[in-house]
Amino acid sequence: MNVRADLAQRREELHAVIRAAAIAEFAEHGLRGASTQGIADRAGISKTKLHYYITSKEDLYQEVLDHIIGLWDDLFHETPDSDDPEGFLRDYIARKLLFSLEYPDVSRVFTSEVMRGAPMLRAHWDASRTATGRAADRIAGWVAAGLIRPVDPWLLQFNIWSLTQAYALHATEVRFMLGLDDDAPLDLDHITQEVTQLVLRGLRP
Amino acid sequence: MNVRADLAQRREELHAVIRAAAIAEFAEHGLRGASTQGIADRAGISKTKLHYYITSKEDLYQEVLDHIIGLWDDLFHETPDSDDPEGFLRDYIARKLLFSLEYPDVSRVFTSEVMRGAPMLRAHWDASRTATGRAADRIAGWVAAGLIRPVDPWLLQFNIWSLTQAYALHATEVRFMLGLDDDAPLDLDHITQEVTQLVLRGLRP
Amino acid sequence: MNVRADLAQRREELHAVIRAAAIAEFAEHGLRGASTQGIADRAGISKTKLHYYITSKEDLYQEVLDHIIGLWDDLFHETPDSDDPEGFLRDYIARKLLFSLEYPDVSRVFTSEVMRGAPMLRAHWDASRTATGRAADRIAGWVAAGLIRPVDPWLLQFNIWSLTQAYALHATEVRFMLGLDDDAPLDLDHITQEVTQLVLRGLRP
Amino acid sequence: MNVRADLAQRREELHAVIRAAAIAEFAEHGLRGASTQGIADRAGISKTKLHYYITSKEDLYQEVLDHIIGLWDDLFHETPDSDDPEGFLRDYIARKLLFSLEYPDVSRVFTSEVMRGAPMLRAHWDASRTATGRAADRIAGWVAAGLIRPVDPWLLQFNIWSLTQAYALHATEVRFMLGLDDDAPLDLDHITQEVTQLVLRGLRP
DNA sequence: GATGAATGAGGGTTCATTCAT
DNA sequence: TATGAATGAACCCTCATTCAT
Repeated sequence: MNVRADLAQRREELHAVIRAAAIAEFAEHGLRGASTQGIADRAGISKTKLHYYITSKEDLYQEVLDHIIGLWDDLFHETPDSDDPEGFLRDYIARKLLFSLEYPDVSRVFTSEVMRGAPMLRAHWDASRTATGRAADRIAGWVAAGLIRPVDPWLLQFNIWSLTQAYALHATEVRFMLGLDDDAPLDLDHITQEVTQLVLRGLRP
Repeated sequence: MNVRADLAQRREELHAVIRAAAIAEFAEHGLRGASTQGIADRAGISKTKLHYYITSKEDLYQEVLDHIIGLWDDLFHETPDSDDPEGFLRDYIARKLLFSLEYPDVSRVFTSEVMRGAPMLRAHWDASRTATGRAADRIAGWVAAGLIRPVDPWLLQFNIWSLTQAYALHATEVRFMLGLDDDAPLDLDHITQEVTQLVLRGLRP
Repeated sequence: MNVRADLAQRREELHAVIRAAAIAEFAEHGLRGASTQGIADRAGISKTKLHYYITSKEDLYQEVLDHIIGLWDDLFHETPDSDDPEGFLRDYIARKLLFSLEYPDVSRVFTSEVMRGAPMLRAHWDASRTATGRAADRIAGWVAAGLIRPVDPWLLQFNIWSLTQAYALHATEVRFMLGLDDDAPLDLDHITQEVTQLVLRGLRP
Repeated sequence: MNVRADLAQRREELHAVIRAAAIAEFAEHGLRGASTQGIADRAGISKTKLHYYITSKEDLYQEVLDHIIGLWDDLFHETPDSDDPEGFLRDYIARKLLFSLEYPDVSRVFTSEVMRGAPMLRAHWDASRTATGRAADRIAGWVAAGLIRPVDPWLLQFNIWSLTQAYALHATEVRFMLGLDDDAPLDLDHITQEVTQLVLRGLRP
């Protein structure tokens, strides 16, 4: 009875493994530099088997991109509309950093795509712009209410993105500078504290 | 007499053209994704001719990396030792942003290399760490002198790097969100103002 | 009791479907260009299922070839020995053309095999040559009896074959030249009339 | 001075060799069944070298098709407008057969393309139809003048095409039936004689 | 009997690089 | 110095076929 279910689940699991492998490979080498052999190796399967489960490298890449967008949407869809900037920003920054340090390759794939002009991201960006616009309105509301000093609501968001993603993109550099091993974990709490303080104090009226 | 000089100069010029082409190609596709054909096309020469002037793709990439490090060294080597945090930071941020918006591909190549684990950057990083450590000491001095609030001097530097480079890495995204054309210039002064304010106010004692 | 019979019949039916699909695929692309996926699609079954019923692509091809030979044998085995050239030829040409227009793919597969040197047809050709020789004798008899003008009995047969099969092989071209749709039927009667006249008059003593 | 000319000539020669190899391979296996390895082998060069000279297998195929059309155009462009059916047809049939026996693979490639629906021939066929229409008019003129018996001018042309090309398409079969070796030459004069007689007598008023 | 999964060989093509002139 | 020709390795992907259930 659940033979079918088992099969479906297995397929799903393998697909997840492949996706993870693809994210790692794309994060390191970008779309063009990534090889299906490399993805297969990371997934622990043969190249032929990989191609049995995917349509093409580009399709897999697009799927990864969609998956990333989905992850980020999930992560911030439930954000409560708040008139408490401090609480909201603390939460937002903490989440972003947590995710960045947990899944740095996700940010890397995204940035890699943006750096080449984001040809496969445009479809998603219309929705992103709308969401970012709504957030900008909220920030403008805070400014109007005197809760934070006057800032450009769009640039503030870009700045927070950059502060939180940088520890994913440049993790290797950060580790090196701090004298850590290449696989040592970064101190999430400390980073969160420092970034949060910079932003919150930087916005004081 | 100056035939030799002319030749040398011409060679130098072509080399600069090739380097610029390489930076653009590497910025878009990374080391592995970049093609010598793509570099040749951007340089306006044949692939054969390109290979006459370079040793290999990897060598050219290493040279580009060295060049980038040199550029950044030049940019900040003359920074005066200062006990005026605000003045220093204003200048530092402005320079970083100016360079980022002027030569975004440089930051992209650098980040791309870091994202793949920076295997060809380690040689330079010992010196970078030393310089960053000296800067950290200066920042610590500011803290000790009560000129700025207590911060982690290393993370502060990472944060400033991220804020200033983000507009290079994610220029495409920023333009899209702001409704600008893909080749429209970003508003350097406005960005500088916003980033500077965030940092300076964020550091107030 | 007739469960077995049903199964056998079902198997036979499916086999006929597969054969028809194979003929269509081989007619379009030849042995090497044909894909088992294409055959499976035409048969409306999965590739795996197809391979469950056949031994290999080559074997299926050989079987198709045997089937074709069998069809033609059936078609002309009962031809009565006749001393009436006109009657005989009218009947022969009409049958050939009828079959060609009805099952053009059969002629195409055959010609395709001949064009590649007929490696899998040689086994049959000994018998064919014998039959063709007997027919040549009959034709020679007509010549000797003054019923038709002197002709090479072998070439006459080749010529008739070519005239009748051409409307199968080149149906697409004929349709295009006549301004017909790609799937419009050709005018069998008219073609039969024209070909028959050309041959009969061409043989008048 | 003629270094360039030599290079160009060499290139031209190699291209001719490649085209001949391609015609042979396509004649035997069709577009889909042909392999670039097979073409390279026939041309006596490596597969890599082949791909240095061609754009793609499909492009090479299209070029071969264009070449074939060009050959046939050349062959019959200078045909004089004549009110002497016999002279004209003798010449036409003789030329067609000469070409067919000399370059049978050309006819095979053409027929192979037609058999798969002629997707890459349609562009040429508009011109072909026009030419065939003009020839049909001429034939109709002969009929009107009482020089030949009433026939369908289009079908007459198809029939002549089939009679002349058949010895190219089915050369293997013909040789086998006649007891000739696979590489023995066919008796051009005899075939020409037989075909010509069949047609001329078949058209007598 | 039937089906999804798997695979080794080979498909066409591109690549960075070297050769030859 | 400069260029067309050449090449071996690698690329992404498809193929006919077999396995496992």
